[in-house]
Amino acid sequence: MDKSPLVLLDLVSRLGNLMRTEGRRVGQDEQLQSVHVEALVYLSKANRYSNTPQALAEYLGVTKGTASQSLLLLDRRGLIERYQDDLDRRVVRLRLAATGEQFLYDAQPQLAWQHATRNISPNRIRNAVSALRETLTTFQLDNEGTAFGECAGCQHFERLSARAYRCGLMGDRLSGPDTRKICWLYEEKGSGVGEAE
Amino acid sequence: MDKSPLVLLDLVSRLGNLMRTEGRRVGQDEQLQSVHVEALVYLSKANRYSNTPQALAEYLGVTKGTASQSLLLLDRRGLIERYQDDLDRRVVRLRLAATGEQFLYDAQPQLAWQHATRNISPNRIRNAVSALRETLTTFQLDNEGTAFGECAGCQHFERLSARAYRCGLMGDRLSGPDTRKICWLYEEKGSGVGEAE
DNA sequence: TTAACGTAGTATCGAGTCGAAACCAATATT
DNA sequence: AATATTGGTTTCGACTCGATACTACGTTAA
Repeated sequence: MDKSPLVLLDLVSRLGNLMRTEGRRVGQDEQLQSVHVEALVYLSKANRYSNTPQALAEYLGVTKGTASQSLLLLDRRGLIERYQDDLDRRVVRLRLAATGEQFLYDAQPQLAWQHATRNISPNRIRNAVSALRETLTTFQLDNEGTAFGECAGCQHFERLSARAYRCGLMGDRLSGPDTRKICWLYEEKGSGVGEAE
Repeated sequence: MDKSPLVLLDLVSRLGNLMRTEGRRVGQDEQLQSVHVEALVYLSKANRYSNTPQALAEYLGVTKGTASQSLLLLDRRGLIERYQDDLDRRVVRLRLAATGEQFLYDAQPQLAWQHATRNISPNRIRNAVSALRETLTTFQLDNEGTAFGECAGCQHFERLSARAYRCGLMGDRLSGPDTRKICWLYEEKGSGVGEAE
């Protein structure tokens, strides 16, 4: 029996823990915990469908109650803004406040990681990314989790012309930068989920 | 600029979070949090030099105070045993109690991960392991962290004969199984740290 | 058009994490 | 013998986190 999957698990867990510690470290000037930093990073990358408490909770793997708590704190600290969606007034939309943008710019939460990977060739990194991505997708499928991903690779993505795109699920036009943010409605092309015939 | 390192970071963080959630899930019958499960898994793998609160704290990336708290709880629940080292009476040694062994056996904390990686070829896994291991080592060097590792690959490891081994740092004889547990005194062969001449 | 149900988010509670700092006891250093 | 240093514990306060209950808005079906 090959036990290298378990070794991989160990590495992922340890690196995950270290990154959590690192998150705490970079946030300590602003009195933030790592989960707050992760939330800010998420909001800086989330597309227009995914900037809600719900999506954030899914992403972080916590309950909506917990996410609500963290958002409350980030709001108190002035790092994010919350506003109501005008189509569905139950929905709360989130956005980084200027202070939040500034914080991410100053604190550079990913710097330590970039340092730590500096000697690894792009090729090896891409291989690792591909293996971990597949692990993540499989895990999500096993557990009814939400996948998150960018438009490229999503089965709802439609290219209208050279520079015009569209989300087939929501029916909206998308700009180029839009398509490179992450989305919680993402569904892997050819994964079979939700495909009618 | 290549941003795949950041994608890798994202994957590691998300998988780390998911594994934390998974840890909470498998522990809920016994009222354990994920960090407790991680501690038990660690103790099941730690060698004779590494079964102390200190080493555990290093491994989990928390302060010794925090680790002490978690160990108190595990002790109350009867999952571990604590006893004094008779050479240095400040040192507390830890060991899984029978209940703890049984818990790991029943709960199978790694099962979900093994499932999630089932379709990934051993070769791709080994590649990912190597990339992440290097990341971890580099990160540790950057931050004066402790590396942890098995005898094979450690610069203190000495092979006396076909089946007899020895740790050059501690001066002890080691059995075969001993050499396959993880050790916080581990130092990468040829990393240069601590080599006098 | 209501009534029943579902969904997005908030509030509250209790157990536990977590870092910081103070503390204690045993060992090292001088 | 006096003084550090080290391994662990204790205490404190802010926060996480799941569970549960709750509010408000939307959707569905009678």
